[in-house]
Amino acid sequence: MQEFGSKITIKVNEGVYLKSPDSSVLGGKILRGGIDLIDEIGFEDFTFKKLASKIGSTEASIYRYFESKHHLLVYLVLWYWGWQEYRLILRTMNVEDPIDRLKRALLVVTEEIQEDSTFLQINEVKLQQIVIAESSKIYMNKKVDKDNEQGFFVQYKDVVERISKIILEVNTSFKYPHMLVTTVIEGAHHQRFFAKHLPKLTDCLDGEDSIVKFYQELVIKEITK
Amino acid sequence: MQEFGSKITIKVNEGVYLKSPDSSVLGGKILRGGIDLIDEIGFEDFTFKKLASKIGSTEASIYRYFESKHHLLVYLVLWYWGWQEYRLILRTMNVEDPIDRLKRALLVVTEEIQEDSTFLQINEVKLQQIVIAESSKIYMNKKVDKDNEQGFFVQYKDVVERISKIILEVNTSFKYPHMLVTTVIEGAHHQRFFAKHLPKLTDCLDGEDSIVKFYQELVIKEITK
DNA sequence: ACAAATATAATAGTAAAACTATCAATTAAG
DNA sequence: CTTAATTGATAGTTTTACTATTATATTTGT
Repeated sequence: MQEFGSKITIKVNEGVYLKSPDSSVLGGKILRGGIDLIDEIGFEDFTFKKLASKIGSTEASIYRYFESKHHLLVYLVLWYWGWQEYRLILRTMNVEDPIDRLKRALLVVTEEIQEDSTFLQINEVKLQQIVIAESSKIYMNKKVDKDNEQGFFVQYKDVVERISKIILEVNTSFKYPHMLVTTVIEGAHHQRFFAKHLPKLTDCLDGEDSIVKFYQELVIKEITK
Repeated sequence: MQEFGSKITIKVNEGVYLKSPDSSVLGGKILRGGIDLIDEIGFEDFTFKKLASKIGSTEASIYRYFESKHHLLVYLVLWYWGWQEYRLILRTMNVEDPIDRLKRALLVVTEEIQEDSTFLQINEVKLQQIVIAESSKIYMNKKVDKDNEQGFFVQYKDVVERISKIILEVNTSFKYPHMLVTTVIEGAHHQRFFAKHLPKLTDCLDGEDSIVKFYQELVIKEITK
């Protein structure tokens, strides 16, 4: 995807940020440093004070970009799903066979990100780690309905909708496409986390990527048999 | 299950609590009040100070039972999985046909809890809401490996192992039983949450319990076709 | 090139959260 | 009925999550 690298940017909804971190040097440092620090110490221990000292700025300056650390996390997760939709489009483009399209789409959302290259401010490998470990915190709370109204989850919904449509291409009468897609996406995240920390909750077979294989097979069986 | 109600207690590992909340009136108030309050205001806004004032006690007294609010949540979630294992045993008891056993087991972990009756201190309906909305917070953090060493997740692992074994009864050569079980359990929780707050991420069909149906069908297809 | 606008840094301060410590008053146990 | 354990009342500490103010850079328009 490097050929687009410098020309494409992923847009995140206004309302998530106070001032766009795309627009300045400090904004870029907040994103890069934020990703590094959240990945390193986890979201609970992460504070704007620590981030400020890491990037050589101040708490107050960071607060001009994001209302709270929650908003920064929302920004990062939204960016991730915006990026995933872009990958989804590229990787299913011109693929005619619906089953092939579906398998490719599932690969995009279940595979482990290996290289960080495409976008300047964002280390995609670390960002995926963050999404896996922290993203449920953006909606598993009492502010979810308010945040939803403000469009904080549209990118995620769009990805789910896009894959759901491919599922319906394969099986027009399948009743639970969204349920199946979110089961797969959230499931794949969980399995990657469990494989590292709670291996008894998963089945790690070495060599192949068993997570991708498992979910591809699961979906195909569910909708074609 | 009422017939056992007063005689059975669910045991939670030492190390989760400083003093067992089973052992005293205050302990009971902490559990009951804790469940009510976490369910009401969510885990992020929940504090021992608020709980103390709700149950007419003090912060310091609650800290004698639990090191932190994190430990109280761990206690509740562990209790829940201990209780689920107990339900699993009862509901699959004397059922000979493996597929029937499997379907019953899946029903236990995917159905919505409707009545609160069995255990004195615990409102199981509210507790399930808490497990759905908050339980990922007990392992999705940087302390997970330390907590795992201390046995904070054994009850959950036991439930997963028990259902995995039933899956292997149905299909001896199935390679991913744990992966499938955790996909179903976490998936069912997510779907119930999405149905309430982010309906575009699921498919709510009224009338029947589509979540139970969906996951039962998914598992049977996956391991028998 | 220079004024005006804007962005950032430095500093200070507040309210609440997440504990810890102390000691007196209850309550329970032998 | 004495002693030990439990709870309540109070107070204090550190950290987090902000907000406010002013000074100093840096950009931008002309």
